[in-house]
Parts: sequence; C-alpha cells; structure tokens
Amino acid sequence: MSINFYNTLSRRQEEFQPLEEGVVKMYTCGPTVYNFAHVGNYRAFVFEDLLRRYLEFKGLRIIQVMNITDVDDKIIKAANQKGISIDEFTEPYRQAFMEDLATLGVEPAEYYPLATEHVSDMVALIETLLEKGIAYKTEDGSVYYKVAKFPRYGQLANLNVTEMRRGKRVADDSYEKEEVRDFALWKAWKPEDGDVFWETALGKGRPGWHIECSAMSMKYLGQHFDIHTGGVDNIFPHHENEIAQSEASTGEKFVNYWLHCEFLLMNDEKMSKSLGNIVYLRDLVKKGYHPAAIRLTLLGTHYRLKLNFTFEKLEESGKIITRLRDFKKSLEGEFPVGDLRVAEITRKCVTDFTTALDDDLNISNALAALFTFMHEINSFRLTNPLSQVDAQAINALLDRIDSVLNILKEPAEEFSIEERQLIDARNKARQERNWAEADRLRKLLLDKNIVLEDTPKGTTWKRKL
RNA sequence: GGCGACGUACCCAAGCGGCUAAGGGAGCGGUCUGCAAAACCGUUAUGCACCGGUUCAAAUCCGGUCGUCGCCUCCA
Repeated sequence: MSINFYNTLSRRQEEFQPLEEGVVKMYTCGPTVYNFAHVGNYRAFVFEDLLRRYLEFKGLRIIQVMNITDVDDKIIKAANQKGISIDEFTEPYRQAFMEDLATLGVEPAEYYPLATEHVSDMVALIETLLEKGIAYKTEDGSVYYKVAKFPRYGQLANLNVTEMRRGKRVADDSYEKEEVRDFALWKAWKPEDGDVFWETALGKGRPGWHIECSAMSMKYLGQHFDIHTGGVDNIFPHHENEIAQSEASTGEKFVNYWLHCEFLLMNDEKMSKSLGNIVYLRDLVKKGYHPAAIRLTLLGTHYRLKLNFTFEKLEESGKIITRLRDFKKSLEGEFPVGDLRVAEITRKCVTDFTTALDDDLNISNALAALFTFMHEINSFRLTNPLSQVDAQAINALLDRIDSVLNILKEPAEEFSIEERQLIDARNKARQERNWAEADRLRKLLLDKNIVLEDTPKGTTWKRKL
C-alpha cells in the first residue's frame, strides 16, 4: 500500500514515490532562534515528527534536515542592544528548542545545521546565481534575486506576482532593488549591524534569509530531494524563493513534495507574537499539563486543518492518554497459556490504522482505529480471558502504533515519601474496613492528583495527567 | 483588490455521490464495587451554515449568500 500526500505544488493528493528506493530525504524548516518557540510553532514540528515516524513505520529510512536560523535582522538588533555576539544571544534559545523537542517526544533529525556555519555554502550559491545572470549587485554591495528571470516564479504560492499589491512591509524595506518583488540574497553591511558580518567574495555583509534553506538543503540532501515542509506561512515568500534560487542555479527540479502545516489558533486567531496570544510549552508543563497530552493535542487534528488551541483540548488529551496507558498496563503480568484468538481484531486495527495514515496522514481515522481496537479487545476479554500469546500480540501492536504516535510510553512515576505514606495509610484503613477514613485519604490523594483504583488484584495508584 | 482554507451533535472531529452520518470528550441510565474509579452494555444529529440547481440518489458535485480564519516580502 502506498502513501499519499497533498502536494502544495500541484494542489492535489499524490502517491508518494521516493527518488531513491527505500530512502526519504526531507527538509523541514526550523526555527529562528531569537526567542522561545511557542506551541503554535511546535505544531509544525510535531506534524513533521508524525510524517517522519510514519514513513519509518512503513519501512523507509529517513534523512531529515532541520535548519536553525541563527542570524537575521531581529537577532542582530537584539544582540547589539544587549552588547553580546549573536552566538551568545541565540545559544539559550537553541538549547531551549532542543529541550522542547525532547519534551514533545520529537524524534531527532539527522542534521540540524546552523545558518552561521554555512555562510560559505550560501556565498557559493549566490555566486552561481550572479554568474548565470539571475542575481544582481546593487551599489551598496547587496545582492538581489531577479525574479523576472525565473518565469515559473509564483507556481507554489499560486500568486501572480506582477499584479501583487504593494504591501506595507515592502515600503519598510530600506534596501534598494530594481523591482519590488526581487528579494535579497546577500545584505551588505550597515553600521547598525555592528560586529555582525562576514568578509566574503561578495564583500562584507550577511546572507538573506531564503538562501540558507536552499544552500543547506542541497548540501545535505542533494540538488533534488523528496519532501520539504513548513507552516503555510512559509509558502510565500520563503518556499517560493527557495524554489527560484535552487532551480535557477542547478537547472534541476528542487523538491518533489511540498507539505504545509496549517496554523494553530488561539481564541480563533493565529497564535503569533504580534497578536500577543502566545503560549509557551514550558509554561504549560509548569502548569501541570502532561507533555504527552500536549503532543496529542498538537497531533490529534489533521495537519491541513486549523487547530484551535484550548485548555479543554489539553485536558481531553490527558484523559485519552490515561485511558490508553491504563489499557496497556492491563496487559502486563501473567496470562494463561492458550491459543491466539485476537488475531482478527489486531489485523483489522493494523489495516485501518495504515489505511488512515496512508491517506495524507488522516490522524482522526488512525486514532479511531486505535480506540475501536481497544474497545473490541476489552469487549472480547470480558467473556474470553486473554492468553499469553493474545497479550503479546496486543502489546506488540500497541508498540508498533506508538512508534508513530509516541504517547503511550509511561515515564517512571515517582511518589514522595509523604504520598507513599498516605497510600499505605489508606490501604490499612481499607483493610480494617474503616471506609470513612479510607475515603477521606483517597479524596486527599485525589486532590494531589493521585488516583487510586481498587481492583480484585489490589489497589493501584497513578498520577492524573 | 488577488489567492487560499474552513463552517457536521453540548465540545472536538471523520466523511471524497448510494448501507442505520465513524471515533473521542462530556452528560444520562445500567452491570461491577463497601462506596468510588476503571472496564463493560445502552443512550444523546429524520440531519451536515443558508438558498437554489444537477441527479433515480447530495453532508459530499455546481452556482450564489452569510460567517470565521489565513497569505500577499518578519512568520511554524
């Protein structure tokens, strides 16, 4: 069975066919590290993680590159204001980004290239564009891309650039260029840049934003690779410009499949700094929201749909995870020897799960397959005790599914001495049939987010997510 | 002005011309339990923003209206 993706380039769903058998080369646009990334940013990274993990689930080897943009106008300005180097300025944000990815259970990419460490690659690419007459130098020493030389410009964004309205932002651009739509490849040094510059064959200056992705993607993945992703706001101008730069320089097709993730909304508006409706991952974790619940919230809505972020969704996700983990836990321990009788149920689950994700990562149907599976197993075991091989088969399937979702792994739960004492005291009261005291302690523990469950095998306890 | 996405139950959400409109959360009734919790069983849309049209058949296709959100050189 083949995977199908909605390709922004063709505006339709296409069967995925990697250039090289069994290997997927993908470039996922990373963060600009001038601040902490917010949960809206992380939606895209979690989507890319789902994409990556599902391709691996299908048996493909992944080579993923995620750039870290550690030089741009805002970074230079902020670093100069603080009187520190851009490296010192971005370091804590680079670190925080990696920590956040780990918190969200994102599988690491093979490469996280820094823009500042690839300036020579960018300069080489710009030189090629200058040689081919696609780029031009202005009096101040900056280099621009001549959009008029690239007839396909606008194909990805489906924009007719010559009829574009002059946006506010264009007027703000202080650099001189021949046409409004031309964009900067190299920005000549200006006094306000301070110490931030590179002495190169192009002169003293620094690279434009778009060129880093062209240079670094082609360096690690080759001139023509499989998948390129980002948020929908990257479609134009960023990805459009990447295509223009790369294809004009190599004469080859740049990327086969462009996948774009929709926005996360907060109060029905795009979550963004300028609107001031930002939520940071670390703040959510501090507030007690479980990372897996945050991951599921970001993961649980199809990537091409806008996702309205609410605390209700986080709580709902927490409940779902609790339910799934309880189910998994119920499969631990000894089971009687016997035949495999759940084969039909597991087989159906695998089919439904893969059919769903093959269809442009239809996560809703994939999760529905998992819930239906859990329901069917629970229903089955009510009258047919599971055998050891049944339990093994179910566990194996859950692990396989979780290699994609990554929400089931239970971190070792730690309880304080005080909490343990309360649990013991409650068990003692219960043994003594002192129900009033047992209930009081159970309520006390619940207020501490510890849930007690009395089962025929004894009392279990866990933290509420 | 140009381009695009979306509107399905109390909430989230699947659906891609044809079975009783998936699944989850929440609520309600029941089984189990010292009582709970979990689990299980049952239940909650004669209707898919609205108005027309095509068709034997429309949530699904076409046209229009309304509403929400986004992109148009910082943006995941």
